[in-house]
Amino acid sequence: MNVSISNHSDKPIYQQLFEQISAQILKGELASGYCLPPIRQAALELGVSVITVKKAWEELERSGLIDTVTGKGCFVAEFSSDEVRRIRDEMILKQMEIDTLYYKSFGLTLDEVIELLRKSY
Amino acid sequence: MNVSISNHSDKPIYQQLFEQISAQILKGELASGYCLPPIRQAALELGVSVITVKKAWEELERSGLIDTVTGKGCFVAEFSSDEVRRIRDEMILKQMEIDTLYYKSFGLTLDEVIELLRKSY
Amino acid sequence: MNVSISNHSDKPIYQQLFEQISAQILKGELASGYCLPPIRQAALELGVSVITVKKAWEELERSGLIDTVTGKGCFVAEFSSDEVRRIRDEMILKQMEIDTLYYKSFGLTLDEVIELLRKSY
Amino acid sequence: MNVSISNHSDKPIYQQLFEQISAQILKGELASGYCLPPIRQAALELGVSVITVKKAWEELERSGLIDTVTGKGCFVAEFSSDEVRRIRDEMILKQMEIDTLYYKSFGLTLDEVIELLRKSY
DNA sequence: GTGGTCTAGACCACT
DNA sequence: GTGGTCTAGACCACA
Repeated sequence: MNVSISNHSDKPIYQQLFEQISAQILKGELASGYCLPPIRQAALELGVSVITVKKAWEELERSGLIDTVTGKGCFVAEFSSDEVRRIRDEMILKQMEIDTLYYKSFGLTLDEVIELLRKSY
Repeated sequence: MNVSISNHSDKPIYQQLFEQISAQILKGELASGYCLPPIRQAALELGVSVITVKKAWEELERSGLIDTVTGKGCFVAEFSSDEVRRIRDEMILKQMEIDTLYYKSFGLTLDEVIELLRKSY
Repeated sequence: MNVSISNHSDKPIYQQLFEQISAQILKGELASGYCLPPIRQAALELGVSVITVKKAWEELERSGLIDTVTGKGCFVAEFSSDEVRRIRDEMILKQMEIDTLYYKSFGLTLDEVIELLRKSY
Repeated sequence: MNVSISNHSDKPIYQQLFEQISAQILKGELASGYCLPPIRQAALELGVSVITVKKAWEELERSGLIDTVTGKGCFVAEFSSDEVRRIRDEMILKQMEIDTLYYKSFGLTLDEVIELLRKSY
């Protein structure tokens, strides 16, 4: 598990944690069964509050990406590669809907968006 | 000027106002020299506080989109179509950087992002 | 009489008028006895409100730079070259006191201020 | 942090706060990482409204002098001594441009201004 | 009438 | 407890 947080981002820290870890799980970097570090240890290592880590872990659980076993720890859930792709695409498309709404509000055409994307990707 | 705000959006009201009006200016729907409604009137019509409107107008001024003249009103600034494009692209690229970071975190390539965009735009 | 006003300045318009005209009088560009244009005409030419011009003319009168003769007009006052110099230096020093306070608040020495002045003058 | 505000100044309170604190930061009196008092506490101590303090803090953030972290506090930003000088000179030159315009309007030469400065600094 | 500033108090998200 | 946002109402300078 390897995450980096930024105080300058407009995103809250717990969401940064959630996004980075869920991405790692969906990319296969964190395999099924992998045990996340205890929240207290993670909080210490990241220099954030225990509550903040807790909130991120809860979101992961709610998304079905990890299973929390009281007294034992939090483990990356088991899913097929089909499931992985489905969850991943769902998360990406959800965000992309918001993004395209923003681009469209400026009157941008698809081609203009793609042109700008090529520059900044 | 035609804006709609939502109290349930995750975005603050003043930012919704800012985004919608700046988009209208940059699309040319609000021409140079156009006088925005007085902040008190706008507040009344939108059902929000004067200070909320003020904050949105301030952001517009800071972005160089309007000129605020005490005792007279707030007017859409004068700029060439080149400037319009520059300002517009600047605002969009700023957001796009954040968006692409998100896509990259899932390991998506530029081509994959473009393919998804084509489907959902 | 030749003045230019800016809506973007932080200074109110009436003060811009006052400063520019008083400077012209003290530089001798507007000679003693010169008749300022009627406020309505000045307002029209400058594209500002009559009230605004009135306020500027009042400030000039208060500073002893013009004499207002009801029904006739406003005339640049008579004064010796000694008086001119005294009034001018008074106005300049008054402003300079404020300026130096600002520079000093940043811990600048006299030499540093002079160095920056040389660059920007 | 040690500031004094005046209700009778021509400058708005939030700007007085901004100027004094930014000067202290740029003089090194407030070191990098220093945590400014919470806006509510500062408001109480200074006898002004929370929103007034907020506005001053916002300007500091916009100038890159502090980092605001939701839920944690506002901290003096990290910068090298070179950066300090650059930001400081930038702020001062901005004001100096206005000052010199005033001096020039009276026909003063650079040497005359410097001479007056030497006397009154 | 217009914008500029300010107050006092409130609710929410984040840590 | 911290900052982020918002309200409702007020006074002032400016045009």
